[in-house]
Amino acid sequence: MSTIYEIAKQVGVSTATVSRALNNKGYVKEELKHRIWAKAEELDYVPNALAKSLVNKLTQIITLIIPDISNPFFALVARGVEDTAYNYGYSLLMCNTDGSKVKEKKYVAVARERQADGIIFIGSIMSKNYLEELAQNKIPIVVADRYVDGLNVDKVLNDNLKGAKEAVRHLVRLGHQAIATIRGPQTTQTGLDRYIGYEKAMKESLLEPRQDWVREGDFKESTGYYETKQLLELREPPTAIFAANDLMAIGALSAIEEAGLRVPHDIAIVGYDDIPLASKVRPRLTTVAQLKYELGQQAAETLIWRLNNPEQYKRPETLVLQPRLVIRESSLVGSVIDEK
Amino acid sequence: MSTIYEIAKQVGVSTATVSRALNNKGYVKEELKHRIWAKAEELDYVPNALAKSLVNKLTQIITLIIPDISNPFFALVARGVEDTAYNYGYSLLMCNTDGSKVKEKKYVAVARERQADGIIFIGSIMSKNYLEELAQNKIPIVVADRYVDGLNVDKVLNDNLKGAKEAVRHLVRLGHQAIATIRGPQTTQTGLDRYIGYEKAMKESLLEPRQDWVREGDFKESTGYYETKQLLELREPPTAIFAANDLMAIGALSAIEEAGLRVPHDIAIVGYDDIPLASKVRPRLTTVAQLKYELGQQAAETLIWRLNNPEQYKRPETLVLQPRLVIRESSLVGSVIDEK
DNA sequence: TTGAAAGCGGTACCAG
DNA sequence: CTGGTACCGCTTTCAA
Repeated sequence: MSTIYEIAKQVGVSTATVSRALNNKGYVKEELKHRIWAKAEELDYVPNALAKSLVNKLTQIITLIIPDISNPFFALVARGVEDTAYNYGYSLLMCNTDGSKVKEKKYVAVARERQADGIIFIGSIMSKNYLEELAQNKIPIVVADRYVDGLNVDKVLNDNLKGAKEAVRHLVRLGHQAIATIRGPQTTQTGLDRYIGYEKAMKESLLEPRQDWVREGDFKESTGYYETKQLLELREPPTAIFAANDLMAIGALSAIEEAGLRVPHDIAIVGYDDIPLASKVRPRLTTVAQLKYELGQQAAETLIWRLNNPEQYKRPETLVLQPRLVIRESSLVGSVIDEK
Repeated sequence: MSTIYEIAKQVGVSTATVSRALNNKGYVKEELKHRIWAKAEELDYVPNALAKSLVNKLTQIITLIIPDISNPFFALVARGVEDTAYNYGYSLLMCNTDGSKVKEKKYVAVARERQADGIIFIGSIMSKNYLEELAQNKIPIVVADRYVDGLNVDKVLNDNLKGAKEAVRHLVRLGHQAIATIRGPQTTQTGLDRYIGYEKAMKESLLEPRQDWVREGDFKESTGYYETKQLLELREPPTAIFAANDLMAIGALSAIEEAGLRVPHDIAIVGYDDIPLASKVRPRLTTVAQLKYELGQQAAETLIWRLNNPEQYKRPETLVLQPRLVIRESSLVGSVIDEK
């Protein structure tokens, strides 16, 4: 592995000059510059980023901490982050936590040891204090896709409340009044927001959500199936169901089919997330699409911007991405509408 | 950011002693050790991995170069790599190339500049010379999921030939004789191997594959659909189709359904890959499952092993993972068999 | 324009 | 057991 020193020796100049020539920085006589470049080429010189970083205090490394890259949602986010990072000359350190706080903390430590310039964090440690302390004193961080009340840290979010509202309004526009929901765990911010969105949309349409139309889910397909069965057995079953995610919506589809009813003729279904499967099932699922790639992209942009503007930190950035309703067959009789 | 020097000063010892204490290496009086540890804690000392690496010549970084993390196949591979890396104390640098040779080369350069200890490579630059030169003189590399004839580099592969054979043999066992295939592009090793597997299995069963039962595909669903239509219009349509991947198999499913025929009663279908969708479509798809997570895991294990045994490089490792036939409804009338 | 030299944060060898 | 010090590869004053 040849070094700047080796080049200096062979060309007969100092390392200082070689450094300047190689980085095209400061004064070096044109002719000498070319000789240095040629020698670097000849020796297959590869600059040592570690040594550079040690003096610059900058590694151009971003650490991405996510629950699980094999989840398509995070994979797309990651792709958005990486593409953006790459465009700005940053490299990405990937960390999968499975939502374990222990691993999250370990990876934060790794990021700090490796002198990463910053962290993009999608985690479960959502203590306001921990995150603010990190951002202010340890390492720049942008929180993505996770809402924490009053959190004073750069963040990029999806507007789940808005998305849920859109979904329900869509059903209302189709004439539905008896709209049930299979909500997510109310211990998660996502579950909570989507439920509040449902409630608000109902109220604004002067529809009182009946208690037995609000079912407790856990984001799993089997639960969507089971809860829908329950809904169908009610004396007054709903004519539409808003499920807090696509998997539960797909479970609902099976339950309805099994009961000999038809979607959307007898019951309309709307999901959330727009996972790949949503456009594959029959009937195709109407759902709320999140900007996943863009989430990653914006998180990276925000972080990199922050790295160049650390001084303005008093006012952290908050970016809220708007979801998009994708109308397909599960809510619309007849024609297939799919903007995808 | 406190340093070893800061600790040394405050405790009143030399940096050498602090270093030894912190790494629990060499002799340091117990009591002193504890004082040093306490001070490190107090100062929120974080070791600088860059400085360490600069002297050790080891970064404990693995660079993963893949086409696209948002493709579920690679996402699982990546997860396997990361988990293993993590267990051994390595960090993962993630690089998405989209199969672009230019990006592949750029990322190899990045890996070298950042002094990554090694590379796990799933790429399209498959020149034997390039890879061997890299592995021998520049940076340890293990090639994953890509076959190159006679390549003298550590590698981990999926046995596509074997998988395709299994698929066809399975159809033969069910009594099929008229077995068509929609193969992948014969310019890709994967497409080639799976086709050869088909051919071999046919020949070993003394079935001559008729030329019009061999269709040219490109791994896309729409192509599977289209080519199946063609197959159905033959004077002697096949009674079974082996598609070189699941997407094409799913396209085939639609075409058959549309033609008013039933799977598997009229025509049996077998795919390849076992993508998540395979178990969701109706009828559920019989397919050949690849060990994706394990592929990543083994690639990482191999690389890390190699880093500790560079001297034995004359004989590179080759690991071939065995695919597994997952029998579902699309090939089996009646009972639902799904080992998943 | 160029070079000498001081560091960046640690490690490790050699003395003591 | 502990300290002095050279060095890892590169950047950046400061002088010349």
